[in-house]
Amino acid sequence: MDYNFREVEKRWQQVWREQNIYHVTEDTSKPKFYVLDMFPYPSGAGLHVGHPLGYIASDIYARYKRQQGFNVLHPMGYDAFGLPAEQYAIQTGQHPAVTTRQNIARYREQLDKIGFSFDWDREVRTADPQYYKWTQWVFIQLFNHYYDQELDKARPISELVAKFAANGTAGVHAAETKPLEFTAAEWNAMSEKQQQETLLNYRLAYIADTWVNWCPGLGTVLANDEVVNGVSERGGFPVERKLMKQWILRVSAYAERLLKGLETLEWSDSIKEVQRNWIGRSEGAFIRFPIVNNENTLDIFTTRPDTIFGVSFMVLCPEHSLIEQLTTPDRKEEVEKYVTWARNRSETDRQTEVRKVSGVFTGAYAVNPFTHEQVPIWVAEYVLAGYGTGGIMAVPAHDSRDYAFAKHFNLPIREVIAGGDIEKEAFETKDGIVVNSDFINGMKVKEAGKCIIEKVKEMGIGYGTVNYRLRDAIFSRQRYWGEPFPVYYKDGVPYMLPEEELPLLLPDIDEYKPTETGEPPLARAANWTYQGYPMEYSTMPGFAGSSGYYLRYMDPHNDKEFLSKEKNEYWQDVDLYVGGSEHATGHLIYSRFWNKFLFDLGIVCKEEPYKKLINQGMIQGRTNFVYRVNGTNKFVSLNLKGHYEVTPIRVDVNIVHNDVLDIDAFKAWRPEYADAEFVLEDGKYICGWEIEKMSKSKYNVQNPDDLVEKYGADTLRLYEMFLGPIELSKPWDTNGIEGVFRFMKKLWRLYHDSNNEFCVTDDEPTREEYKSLHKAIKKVAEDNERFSFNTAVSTFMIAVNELTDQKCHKRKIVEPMAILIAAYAPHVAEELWHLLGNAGSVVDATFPKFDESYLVESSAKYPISFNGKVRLQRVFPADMQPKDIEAAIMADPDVQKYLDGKTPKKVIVVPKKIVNVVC
RNA sequence: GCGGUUGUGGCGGAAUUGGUAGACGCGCUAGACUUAGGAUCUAGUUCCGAAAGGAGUAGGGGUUCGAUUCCCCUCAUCCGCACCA
Repeated sequence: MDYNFREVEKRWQQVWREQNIYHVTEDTSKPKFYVLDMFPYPSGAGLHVGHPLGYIASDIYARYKRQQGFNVLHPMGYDAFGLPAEQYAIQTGQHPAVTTRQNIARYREQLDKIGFSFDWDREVRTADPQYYKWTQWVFIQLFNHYYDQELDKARPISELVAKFAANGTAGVHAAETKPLEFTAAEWNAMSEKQQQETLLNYRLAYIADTWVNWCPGLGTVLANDEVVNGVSERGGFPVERKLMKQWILRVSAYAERLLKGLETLEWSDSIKEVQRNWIGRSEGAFIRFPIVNNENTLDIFTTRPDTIFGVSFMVLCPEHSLIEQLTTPDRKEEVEKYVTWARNRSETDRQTEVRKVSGVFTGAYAVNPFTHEQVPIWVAEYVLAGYGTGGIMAVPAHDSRDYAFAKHFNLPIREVIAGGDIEKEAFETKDGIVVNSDFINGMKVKEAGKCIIEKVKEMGIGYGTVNYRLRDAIFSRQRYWGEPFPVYYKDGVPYMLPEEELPLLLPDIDEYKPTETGEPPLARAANWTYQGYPMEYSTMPGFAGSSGYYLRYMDPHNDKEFLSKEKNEYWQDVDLYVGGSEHATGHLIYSRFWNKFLFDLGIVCKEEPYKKLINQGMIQGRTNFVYRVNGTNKFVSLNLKGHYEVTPIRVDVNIVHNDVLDIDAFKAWRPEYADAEFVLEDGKYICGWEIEKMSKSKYNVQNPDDLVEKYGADTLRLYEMFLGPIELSKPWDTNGIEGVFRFMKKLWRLYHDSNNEFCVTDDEPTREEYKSLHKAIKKVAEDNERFSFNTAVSTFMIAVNELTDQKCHKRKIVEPMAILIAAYAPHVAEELWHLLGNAGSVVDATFPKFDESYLVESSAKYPISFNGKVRLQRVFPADMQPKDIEAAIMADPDVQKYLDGKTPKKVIVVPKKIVNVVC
């Protein structure tokens, strides 16, 4: 074997490690560039070929930027807290820290084999106390701040306390859980406990009773983005709704800034759109409806104030606090039954029966402030507690949900926008003319809406407002393996531990389950108190540790502060962030929120954390199938299966080559196939195939370790890039890797003779050889800039093919080629660099300069088309002017023949491309 | 239902601002060297056709001298959201 990748890769990986070659420090003489991967959760299964895809891409880009003279920060770490390790702990009693450490060691081993340029001195692990100290610290800051809507930023809660003491709530515009009003005198008269409880209404981290997604299977609550199709994202357990006291982050205070900030980011449109939808901004009106024989008002949010004359009933969500006092005695039993039923329904049931109409009449009536008409108040599941006020005005004529409800319960449907057929369906269009609506008749929808908002303001019963779908994030998890809250309770209200007490270490406990009384696992810890006061039993969710990790990489060993000012000012923000799009509504929102908050505090200098985002696609598996004839142990080849009744069976991809089954391996694979019989075609057994998710149970998993062992890390890196555009999902096809491997061998042979001796001459390269080189430099630079790594790999192949044809082994070509390929295949590039007698590492080499003069052609070939159809080709000097080309072509006898004496209408000359003669 | 992505040979894909569609790789065919080949090398490989030639980038229409590329409609695909008032 001439290209001994095992030896080459092992040698250089060792040198890199020993010389700590990828370590970076702040260097003000160079511009900085920050390339970040989403750090992995180290699962027990290890990596499959899909995981490194993004890491390889970011590594290539990081190396490329370094070659361009940037000081590149390229760190890696682990998102180490999480459910799987804890579930494992519950089953085995093994401390999650132990399993996590083992998994991390395995990940590290696998990552090291691929030759990444990570600066491991900066590694962070979210489960390390030195790291989570700062997660706890940020939480304390969130607790100690509120959101000032006039300054549009977070401010210390002490400022709010001063305002309350001076003027009460007058003049305060703060993000709040529910609207409160009190005077300075009332505030000052409050007890400490009352004041603390009041402040929770404003703090950016607060504790409150809230309806949560409770997952009994995991014994914890989950955030909205952790619930997928009504079941938990991790483990797939059913989720119910439950009213619980929880820590919550006031993410909603930042809704507008999170939305606006998207415009400044170089992210894909699709992921920005997902975030826009998740934030869900809608403009409308808040309106108070009086209630008959009741002091309270029924408050609603609507995006269609223009339809207020069409209101024929009101609806409350089953969780609404007014239900109890509104319900008339005769309706009480029925309402209670409905409310209990609706509140206890699981998320899955709710979602699968979305279109099923249900509801109950409370017996109470509200008054339409414009028509003075009394309209019935209903309770129905289709109104959600978490959005707006939890109550709506129903306009069945112009809202399909209200329409379905009205039809079902036979409630009146009144048309107020002309143009639809309300006998058939709701007319929801937002442009139309208002009818049956008193003073807004004849107006357009938009205009009428504005008019109603003005009017309700005048009447003192409402105002125009903006509502967001984005909810505050529930921040408690009733689990063990997470950051403990630095919180203790005095008189039932929460207080923060002094910052000097951080990190608050996760205590050891005997079992990782909830207590018998249903308390979270931390309740098992001995002396879980602070100065005799009980401490919080919940821990923080997964996104706590991952929300600010990119900042900690800038200054990972600082134990005095979260992040020093100078380090942050040097590294600023992430220039390129690479990771999966599945984090669009979780991590990527929370992280932006976290960063904006720290920006408000002056701790970070950039408002947005991730300037450019690349979402790598998934690598799917390619599953192979064999076809067993039903009721027999006989297997029939793909193209003959039509003649039999067969059952497709998945077969291990490792015993199939180019869809041809290795029959002996198959017989040995499972005892039941030992005496299998086969119906072959052309003497071979051809397997069928399908593209599926890569998973163990489908026998289609490709392990990167095996591939590195068989082909080497450089080949794996090149092939993963070669598969296709980084952002697209694409199937893994192991056969294709042979092509890249062939290329590597060819590259090696280009500079080694038949005795495997390095042979490179100092001869001056020919013009043609320079041309091959500079073509490659130009193309690879362009491809790198636009993250088109697959085409860059093709470019290498073309260049090596051309140079092989020219039998070129000249130093002046080999050396730049080695630098060019160093970002993609660092080991072989390093080897070449040293064989050429260079000192240091190819890592510090400068990306070769491209010289245009080698690409200038002396002549250009022009296809000549007549009415768009190419008929002739002519060659002209490359610098010939279009006008002269036109004249030369018109004088050409063959062209004259085509024109047959006629004068062309138009002649279009596209320099160096084409000449189009329009007849 | 709403929003977004993608659609090119047997397969993965290329064509960067509209300019000779199918680069590069896999697979396949033939040949060379070989005891052998899942090694290496050479040639061929979009489809129809013996050829000349014709058709062709999911389908239909449009703009243009010229469209894979721009615009409109339809279909398929994958993803996200989903009673958000």
